[in-house]
Amino acid sequence: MSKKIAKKETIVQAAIEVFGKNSFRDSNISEIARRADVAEGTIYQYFKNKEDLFFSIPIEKTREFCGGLELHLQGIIGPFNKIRKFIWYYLYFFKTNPEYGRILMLEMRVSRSFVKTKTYGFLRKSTSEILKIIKEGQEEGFIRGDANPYVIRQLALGILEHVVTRWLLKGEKYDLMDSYEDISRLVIDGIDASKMTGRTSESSGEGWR
Amino acid sequence: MSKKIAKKETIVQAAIEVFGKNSFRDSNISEIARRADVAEGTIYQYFKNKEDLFFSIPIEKTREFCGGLELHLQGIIGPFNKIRKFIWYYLYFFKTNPEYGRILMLEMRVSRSFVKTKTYGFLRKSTSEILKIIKEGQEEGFIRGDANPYVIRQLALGILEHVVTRWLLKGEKYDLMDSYEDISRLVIDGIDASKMTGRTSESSGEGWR
Amino acid sequence: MSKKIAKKETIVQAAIEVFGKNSFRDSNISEIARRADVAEGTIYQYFKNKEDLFFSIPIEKTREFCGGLELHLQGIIGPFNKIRKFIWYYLYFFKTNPEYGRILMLEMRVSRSFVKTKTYGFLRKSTSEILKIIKEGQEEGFIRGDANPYVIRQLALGILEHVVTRWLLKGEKYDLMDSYEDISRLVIDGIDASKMTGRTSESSGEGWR
Amino acid sequence: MSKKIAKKETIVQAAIEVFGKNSFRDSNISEIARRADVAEGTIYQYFKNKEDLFFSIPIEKTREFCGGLELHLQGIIGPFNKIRKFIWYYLYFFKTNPEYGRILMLEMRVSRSFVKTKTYGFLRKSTSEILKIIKEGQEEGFIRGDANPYVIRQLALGILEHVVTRWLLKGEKYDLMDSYEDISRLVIDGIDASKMTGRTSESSGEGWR
DNA sequence: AATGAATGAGAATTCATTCAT
DNA sequence: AATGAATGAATTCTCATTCAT
Repeated sequence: MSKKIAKKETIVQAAIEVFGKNSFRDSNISEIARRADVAEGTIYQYFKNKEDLFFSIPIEKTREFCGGLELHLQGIIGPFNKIRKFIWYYLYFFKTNPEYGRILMLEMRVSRSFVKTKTYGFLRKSTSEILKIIKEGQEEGFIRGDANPYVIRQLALGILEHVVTRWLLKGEKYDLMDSYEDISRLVIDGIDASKMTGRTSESSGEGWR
Repeated sequence: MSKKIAKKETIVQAAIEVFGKNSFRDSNISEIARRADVAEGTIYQYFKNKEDLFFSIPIEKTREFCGGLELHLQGIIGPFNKIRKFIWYYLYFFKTNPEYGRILMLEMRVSRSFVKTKTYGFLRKSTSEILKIIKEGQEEGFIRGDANPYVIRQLALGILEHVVTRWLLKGEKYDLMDSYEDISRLVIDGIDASKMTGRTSESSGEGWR
Repeated sequence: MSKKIAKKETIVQAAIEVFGKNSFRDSNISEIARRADVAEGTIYQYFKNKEDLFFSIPIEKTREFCGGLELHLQGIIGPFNKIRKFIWYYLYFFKTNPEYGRILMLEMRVSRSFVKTKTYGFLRKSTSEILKIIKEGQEEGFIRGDANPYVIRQLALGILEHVVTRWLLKGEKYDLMDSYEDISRLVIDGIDASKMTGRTSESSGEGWR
Repeated sequence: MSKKIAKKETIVQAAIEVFGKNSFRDSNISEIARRADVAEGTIYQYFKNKEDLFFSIPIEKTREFCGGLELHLQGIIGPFNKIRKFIWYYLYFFKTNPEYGRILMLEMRVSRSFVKTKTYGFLRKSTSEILKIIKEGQEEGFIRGDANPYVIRQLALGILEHVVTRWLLKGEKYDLMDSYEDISRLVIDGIDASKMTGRTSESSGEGWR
């Protein structure tokens, strides 16, 4: 039973490597099979077709992401520290999984068919952790309560997606972690209840839209 | 003669529509031919192959871009006004040419083979107008003279590419022109000779690049 | 009128160059048109189609061959000298027209459709000169009268075709004229009435078959 | 396993039939597939492309040739008998494989690209049997030792290629085996140690080579 | 469950030939 | 008579998917 799951994971891992290197169309099942060290037909035992395999990648990886995040958040106290950790972990995850980054950011998010899949909804839900942190922060009075927590999440994730996408488009030539400090400051400045006065739209990073 | 040029443009226009909708590989010559209302073979009278047609899109569109820009800059006095106009026109151009935007920003800029083509060099040269404006501004003392004009151009174009790419990735759901004011302020604040004191690299958002 | 003939000849000349370089299928009308400095459509004013142009090459060249041969035979007395001259001229003609050689020997003679054309018959008739020489020689008693003059012609032409074909297949790396002496001796020994006694099949060149 | 080999052979056999009828360019994969009773795609499971299939014909056939030769040479004693048998078998092989003859003699030997292939080298090596016979004959004193065995092989094979090519160009209208006696005599006379005196290069037909 | 041989639809490209100018 | 743009049939090759073993 666990053997079956292991084989499925092997195939997905091979798929990540191959789809991360080329576009969906330029990737082929035969190479994935070769890398996974299974026969081509075997892939069709586990996945309905090429697209099914492709869209199952985020499901596997999101599981991995959530698992790692939980571990990294353990023992951390205070919403700002948690948010910093979240940002750090997000960047770290894509730094160490650039193929998946390319698949998710450059392929799926542009593809029209992706938005229609269940995977898309699943992905949204997977970021509930940060929502929980924000809500707690608001309850404890650290995070400004006049902002919709969903909008805050969107802001934070928007910036992160942005930075990762840019890094990938630029060929991963610089260190993705370099952005960590700037993003953290930007996000926390934007939600810190104690800094609520005197802010103008100018410094809010709107230009980055 | 002009008929031939007209037909070539028809084909390129059809190619923009098709390549803008799908990726290079997913687009097919037969659909381009159908849209251009010519036989498949006709395309090969004007273009060496599929890639040649693909890479000739920026050449045609850049010509269009430069022509329009020239018209829009006429009668405008002062480097800052000119730069504002340039930014406005850049956004306007991609707002009205989103398919081309997708081709240029999401396909070509990611493709390794594109960097090797002549088209890539041609594209770089096409932005000489803004360079001229910057140099004039520096000579007249409006733009800070301690900065390399090429770096300034790169900064401005970097932000613009950024914003357009983001807009496209987000599915063109908001108005691209909304960013106009923010970008203009950001760019002009960064190069205004009269604001030279007190700025630090931290607040200039360099961390994003 | 003569202008029209001149243009037709120009096209045929270009066709020889092109068909001589590549096979029938690998040669294309557009290159022939380019070489002849006419439009592609023009070729179809003079020839029904590609095959028609191809098969008209021997007609033109045979005319040239016959004209040259006549000139070279003038003033020569005696059947052996005439035959020697014929052999010399045959070799000389293909040495100076290797593209045509390739067309005739390596393309047409192998093609099944060629045998059915009128050109094939025309070619056979074009060698009537040598037949005339043989018959005269027999009447004058120089050439052995017990042999069928048609067979003699076939023998001589067979050897010549053979030698030229071999030379072409070997890439024209040696001088075709080197064979002249050997062929002449072989042919004339074979038909000389004064050498009729003591011949055996062994020395008659059967081995060359 | 043996099934796979069988199918490959079926395809090669179909390829021989088709390539033997038309030139490389005029032959098409679809006809080969039809004759082999497989789908077009299947051919590409066994061969990289059309050219690969084409050039693999001599490899298969040479194997067949060598196998048959070995069988026919068994039990024969003395170099002259062996050489006679080799000549007989060579003619017999092409008599019974005229399509292959046309492919090898009329297509490949003329093609420049063929000389560069590995197949060409393989073909050369496949005639090592006759070389062995010659060397043995020289050691035993039957074959004149003053001649380079490689040159002797080249002479023999040159004549054989010659005769087969001629037969094919003439449309296989006579029996190829008719040449057997003449060639045997010619070759053996040329290398017989006991006939070493009195021979001149003139009578050896060297002029033809 | 696993295999991998077989399939065949699909796509790019070439080029002889036509025909309106 | 000459042109050359337009055509579209034909051909090679790829690869996701199936299915008998």
